[in-house]
Amino acid sequence: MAFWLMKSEPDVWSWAQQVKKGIEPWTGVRNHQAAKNLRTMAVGDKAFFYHSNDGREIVGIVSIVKKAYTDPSDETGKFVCVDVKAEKPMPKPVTLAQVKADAKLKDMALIKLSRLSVQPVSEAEWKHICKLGGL
DNA sequence: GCCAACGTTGGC
DNA sequence: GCCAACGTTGGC
Repeated sequence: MAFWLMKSEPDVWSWAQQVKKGIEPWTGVRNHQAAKNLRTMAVGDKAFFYHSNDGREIVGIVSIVKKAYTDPSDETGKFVCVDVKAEKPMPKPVTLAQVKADAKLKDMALIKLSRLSVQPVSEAEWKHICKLGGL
């Protein structure tokens, strides 16, 4: 099982909406590196749900319930989406400031590749963030 | 609101 | 195929 981090602007798609909906296609990715990560995902993989821009914190965990398929919102048919399911919220959301301040997390793509919206997370980083988040 | 980083577009 | 111009993302 692999771990990921997926960004969403809460104005567009928030954690609260994800929880209410349960399962939702993760559409709108138009970046090749992010799309490559989507294609690498397997059913059962887990991902942090991160609020970019407004919030800048990891607010919950989702799981991948359907592997990559053609994004219905993409007219060119080149990009893909996956279906994600809300698993559980972070008891204590982990902020970007916390991630930046933590020596164990300083190499995360979240910091180094700040514009990448779908990114891999190592198992060590995953466990550490879960601990910080109160899980 | 500004700006750095990065991706895309289009002229050559 | 190069690169300047421009658009977008996302932190501050």
